[in-house]
Amino acid sequence: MSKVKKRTLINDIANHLEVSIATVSLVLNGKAKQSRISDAVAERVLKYVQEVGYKPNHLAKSLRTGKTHVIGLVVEDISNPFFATVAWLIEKQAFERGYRIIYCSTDNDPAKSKELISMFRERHVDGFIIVPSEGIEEEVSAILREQTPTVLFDRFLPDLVTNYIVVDGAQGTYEATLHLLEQGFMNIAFVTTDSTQTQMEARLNGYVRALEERQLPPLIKRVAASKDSEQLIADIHGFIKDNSTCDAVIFSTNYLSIYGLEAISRLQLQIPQDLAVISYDDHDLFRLYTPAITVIAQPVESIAKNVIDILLEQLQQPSDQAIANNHSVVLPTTLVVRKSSVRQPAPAPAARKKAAKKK
Amino acid sequence: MSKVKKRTLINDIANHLEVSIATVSLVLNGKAKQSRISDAVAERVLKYVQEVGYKPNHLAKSLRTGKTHVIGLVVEDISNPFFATVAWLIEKQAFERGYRIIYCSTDNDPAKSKELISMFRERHVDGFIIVPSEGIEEEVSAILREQTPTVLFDRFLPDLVTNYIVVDGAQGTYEATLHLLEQGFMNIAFVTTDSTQTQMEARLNGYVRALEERQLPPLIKRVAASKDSEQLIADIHGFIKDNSTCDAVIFSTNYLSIYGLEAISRLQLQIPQDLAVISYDDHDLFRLYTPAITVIAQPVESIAKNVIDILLEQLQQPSDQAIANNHSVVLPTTLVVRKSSVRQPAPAPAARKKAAKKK
DNA sequence: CTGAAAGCGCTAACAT
DNA sequence: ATGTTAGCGCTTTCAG
Repeated sequence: MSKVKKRTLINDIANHLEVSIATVSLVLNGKAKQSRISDAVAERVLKYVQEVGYKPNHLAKSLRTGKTHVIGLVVEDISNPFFATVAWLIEKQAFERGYRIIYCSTDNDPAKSKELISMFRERHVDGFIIVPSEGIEEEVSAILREQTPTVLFDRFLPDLVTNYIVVDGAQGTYEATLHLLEQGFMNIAFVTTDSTQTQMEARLNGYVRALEERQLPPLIKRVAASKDSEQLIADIHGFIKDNSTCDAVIFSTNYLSIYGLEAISRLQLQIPQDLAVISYDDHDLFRLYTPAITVIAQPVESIAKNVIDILLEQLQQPSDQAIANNHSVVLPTTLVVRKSSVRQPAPAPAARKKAAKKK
Repeated sequence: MSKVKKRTLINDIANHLEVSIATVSLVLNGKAKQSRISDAVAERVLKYVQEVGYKPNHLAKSLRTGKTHVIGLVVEDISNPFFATVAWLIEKQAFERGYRIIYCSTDNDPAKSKELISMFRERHVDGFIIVPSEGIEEEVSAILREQTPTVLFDRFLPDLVTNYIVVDGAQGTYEATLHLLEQGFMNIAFVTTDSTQTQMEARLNGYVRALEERQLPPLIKRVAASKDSEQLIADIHGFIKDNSTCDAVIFSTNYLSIYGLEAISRLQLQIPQDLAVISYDDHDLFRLYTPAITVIAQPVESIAKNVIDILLEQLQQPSDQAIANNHSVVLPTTLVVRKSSVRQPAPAPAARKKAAKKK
């Protein structure tokens, strides 16, 4: 009795096969050819390894090689479908190329971000993929200084020279605003958060630019980036109620839109008759909603592919050869026009409903 | 130049302080007292360690001690708010007690579950928390045989003696059904998936039992556990349309309810006037929806607490002392009554709206 | 009270 | 062509 759980070791393999442990290691690491190990031996090793289901001990291997084949993924909120999707795509591709992903959410909290980066460092991740919150320049500099390959996405840190993949949010909101204007909506509001991060500012700027070109005044609501959904709904509710001339609204991110839809519903406003709606970032719900919501869609597949390609490229690079060239990629958005932003064909044929609109 | 990234090692500490490396190690592991190391030395060590920000190499430590302080969490779908919440709570508590969580989603796919379990095993996790999909009895047996502490939750594997935390879903749906009957809804349908897992069967059984007691016939729709949301919506849409006498419906899980709400909305049915709705499992959306949706809420905090407490208890146990006693915990649900399941007070005072009801 | 030394399981340079 | 061996960084007896 006692512990019966003895794992098979490389030693056991070597002993059983009466070859040296180095031979086994070499074969297992695909270096049989270059070490001129006979095919016969190589085959015997492989066969026996297969037979007993031997798996090398990752810990020992990593300790020896200094490589863990693990990538740390630090996102804002893994339960947000945008991040969940990108993370899933990244994980899938990384897996195929022999890398594992461990992820964590920062909730956009700098302290938590720092803690997570430091935790991943302690765990010796080979590389980082980070959706940076504000104020973590120092930590990111530190990992860069250590030559750990790192890619940022969704936003970047303007003060730092790094790889990053972002989306041209300004262009996205610009197009969306033009689309609304073309549909005849003249009082377009923009609801965003109080964050000053690059991606949020860009989205706001695109909207402002479109209006400025037409010499129309912007109408901007910044809500606090709170976790309290009722509070957010109330905020948006108040804003819409106070601006009864407003006939269209663009939300700068998916969860704001969801709360916005709830606020609009509580105000008993009809979309798009009373208020047109466009959301930045797509979501299952926006497709399913009645009416379907027009969105500025981000190219999630492309984001994921770029992120992982760039990271793996640098991971494969011999570590002594400094990583001089940083990639910065800006991807385009796509305006997906659905019912929520399209003018209705005049008084609806089946005239019905409609109650308390603005007073 | 060249690699300047040298990390501080325990060696460096010992050298600098002119003490032995063992002393440093002992102090760092809180064994100063029991090894009768002078407080003076202990303090010097701690101070210097702090100063240079020394962090022991986890890999080396784990290789030596055989403990990684990592727990593998295998859930069905981390982007489902139920699992996301429980995972988050578990992570938080584990963190405080020095354990890290790595998680992965199985999508309820046995092959993927097996792969993940095996991956976690290779990574030498100290313990497992698993939401088991069907058909993974063998893999779970294997980790149990290796004496790796394991806790299942949400459902269990009837053929296996393990720790598990589940919820009394049968009681939950039973109460929900009675509530609907009391409200005067007489034709209550139950929409569930085609899964035969313990938790889904229990939820169905509670509903059936309640109706049987009143000698009412059950009306059950099983939809395929597909990923295609349009397909699911269409399925539910068809079911409701074909059963026009049905005046209430219980959905067996949160995402079914979401698709169900979409189907109901497309059918232009009013909740609860035309159709009352109850969802198993709460969700932000159900609170926010108009009307708010009645739910059978699961005690997420309690689930998380039980899971982690039991796991940590076994993790702390000296490994040679076999883990004889398995815990099985069954927690109660709570019926949270909201507008969607409450009879309206006769013709609504503010009479308005309402269009095409069933034809 | 402290230090020397033996590994944990594996890789890879160096012998043979 | 294959075997020997020195570590990777840490913990932990066991002798001083």
